[in-house]
Amino acid sequence: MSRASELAYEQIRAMILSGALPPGEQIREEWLAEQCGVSRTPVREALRRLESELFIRRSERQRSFVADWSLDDIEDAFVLRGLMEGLAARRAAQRITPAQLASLTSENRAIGDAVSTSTPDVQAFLEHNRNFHATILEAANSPRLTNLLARLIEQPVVWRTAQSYDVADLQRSHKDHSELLAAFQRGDGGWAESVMAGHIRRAFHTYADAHLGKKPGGTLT
Amino acid sequence: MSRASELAYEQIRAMILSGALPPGEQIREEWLAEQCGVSRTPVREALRRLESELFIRRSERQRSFVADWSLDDIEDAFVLRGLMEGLAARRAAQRITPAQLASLTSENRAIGDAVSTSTPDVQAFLEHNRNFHATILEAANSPRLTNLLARLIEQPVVWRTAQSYDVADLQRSHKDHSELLAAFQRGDGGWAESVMAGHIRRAFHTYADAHLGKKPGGTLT
DNA sequence: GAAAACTATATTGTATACATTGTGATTTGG
DNA sequence: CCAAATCACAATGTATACAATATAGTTTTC
Repeated sequence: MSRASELAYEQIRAMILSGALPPGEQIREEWLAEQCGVSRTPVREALRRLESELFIRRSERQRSFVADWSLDDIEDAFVLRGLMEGLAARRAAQRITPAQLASLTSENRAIGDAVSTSTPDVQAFLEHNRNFHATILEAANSPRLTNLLARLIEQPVVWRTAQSYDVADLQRSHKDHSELLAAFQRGDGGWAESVMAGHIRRAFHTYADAHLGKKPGGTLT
Repeated sequence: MSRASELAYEQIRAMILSGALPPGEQIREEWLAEQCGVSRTPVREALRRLESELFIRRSERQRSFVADWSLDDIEDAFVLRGLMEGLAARRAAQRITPAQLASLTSENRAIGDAVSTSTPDVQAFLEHNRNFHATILEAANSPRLTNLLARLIEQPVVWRTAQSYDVADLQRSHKDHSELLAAFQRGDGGWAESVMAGHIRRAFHTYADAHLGKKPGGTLT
């Protein structure tokens, strides 16, 4: 993408993620164009992309709305993500290069540093967590898998999940990553897949608990 | 989508599927616009969509090319499709309605009719096969799954697979469908998932054999 | 003669004007 | 007063002109 359409994409996406554009809100191309300081052409391009990524939904009559997700929708997304990241982990265990393994180790150390205090650095956690998963995807070496996962891992709900993590969640996440590393070091695809599937499934329950207002400690032990 | 952009999408896609635009070929927006009888604006929209569906690839310098798939790429696509259709079958077994079950039964009977002669009706097979799988996806009731699968099941390679089926392949496919129906009738998600996974995996080997010029009978027994 | 820079051309990116279509309000007929 | 039709308005869809950028061919310089 080039300058204006990429800018429009980033800005609209940020508005949705930040909640400035609430779920269900109708959005007009011209208004977005003014907000982004570009014409409708690149805005339309950005909207189509966001629509394909399920950030935006269009009515039968071609009106655009910010997507609104039910808890069932959210569980669907997590189930699919678990399947695909599990597959990615299995493939990665069989193909990972020493350099990629070193990179994973380094990112996981940074994650450990970010969560080992009583006041964890959530921003740093998010950053290194993203790198960690991206490296696994790279090691899996499947362009199609990357393409499909990109439509799941950056969606609003998934993004907000990390915001509801508490210290115990973050540390548990770090432990999962360490176990994944062990599986990679041994080239054990089945192990890696199981750990990853559980990792994602736990993330769903963390999100669901946070959103139902109850947060039983037992779920995370 | 509206008139012109939908038209452009269909036509360009047809050109790729038919081979009129061979893999690796560079395509220019203006040329496509002339071919489709519309302006560049809807053509660009269609190109972005085809790019997201991996029919088209863009170079770092923004040139568009018809996608060229290696055998490894193709196997990736089949593996992912197997995973996702397997998940769809599992969910469908647990949620299918009597009306959907009746529809599946009817479609499968039509498939049986199409392949039970020595000169099978491949067009009818394709039509009812598509309906069969679409109904399963509908029964699975996961918009996200539908969304992601749509990016896999209509791609050039997958489409061409059916073209390489012989009578035995078609009849084997019919038997798989019958077994799926049995699993659905019993609400056995695990069974449905296994059958579907094998069904898709076999399709890959059929395609791979046809494209390597060798076609060992043992693969299909 | 080779390499680098520059110019001409081809292609894509963006803005804007216009066409089409959906939406809602108002009016008119019953 | 209700319903249906019609008109005005608002939003999206398309075409075209123009801008920015890449590509290739030529020239220039060492």
